[in-house]
Amino acid sequence: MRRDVFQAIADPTRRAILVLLATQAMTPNALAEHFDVSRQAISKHVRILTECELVKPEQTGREIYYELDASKMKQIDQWLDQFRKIWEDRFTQLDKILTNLKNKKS
Amino acid sequence: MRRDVFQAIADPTRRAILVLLATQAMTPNALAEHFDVSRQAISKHVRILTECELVKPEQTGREIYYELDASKMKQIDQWLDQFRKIWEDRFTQLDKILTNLKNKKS
DNA sequence: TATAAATGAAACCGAACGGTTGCAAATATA
DNA sequence: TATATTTGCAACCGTTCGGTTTCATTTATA
Repeated sequence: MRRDVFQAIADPTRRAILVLLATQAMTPNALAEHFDVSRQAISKHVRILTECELVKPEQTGREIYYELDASKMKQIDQWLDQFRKIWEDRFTQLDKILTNLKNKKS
Repeated sequence: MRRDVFQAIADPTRRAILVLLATQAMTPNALAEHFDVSRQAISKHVRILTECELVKPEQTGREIYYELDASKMKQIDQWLDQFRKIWEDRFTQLDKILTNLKNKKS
């Protein structure tokens, strides 16, 4: 167990599932049609996504529609925050170089 | 092999390494002091981070300083983009509910 | 009510993961 | 030059991962 969001999005199939669910809620069966692995394999992925609350089940009769809970993905966004400053600095650094180059030219 | 950024940040130790390198470049030895696993284990993590270009080696003598290449982390940020709209919509949706509630009250 | 459909859970399997220990290579230092 | 330091690599090991197949359960339908 011990599932977290970072581990959840590590798998490409799970990332694809999340993208699919971004447009509309879907049942495991409907999801499985988009992949060439078994329905049960998809079910296991969905289970992992549910465990870390990236996805929420909505039962209607015998069907279960899974819908995205994008808010949990903010956790990743927050983690990225501490690096965002750095890669923005890279831009300003590049900007500086370009400015220098320009000054040299003129 | 087949290493990508998402898999790289899935491991908590590797995420911690990235955070450490965000402040300053470090050697594997220096990095290892911050964890209670062997130097070789850290070396393996650093290798993975290097493979997907999240980190860049800078050799000086027999020491190798690894420095963060935060720009590669933009890849994660870009992937998050497609969900950012959704979790922002959640906010406006909540806003709508609150407005309705307010209107009912008055 | 008998049958079909949708789903989850369990058992199993090979591959990958994260860790260890041991060793070799390169560089600094006595 | 002999020795110590820094590092990476290889072999090995137990666990986890992603997949499969099989089966049980619940709900809809003929």
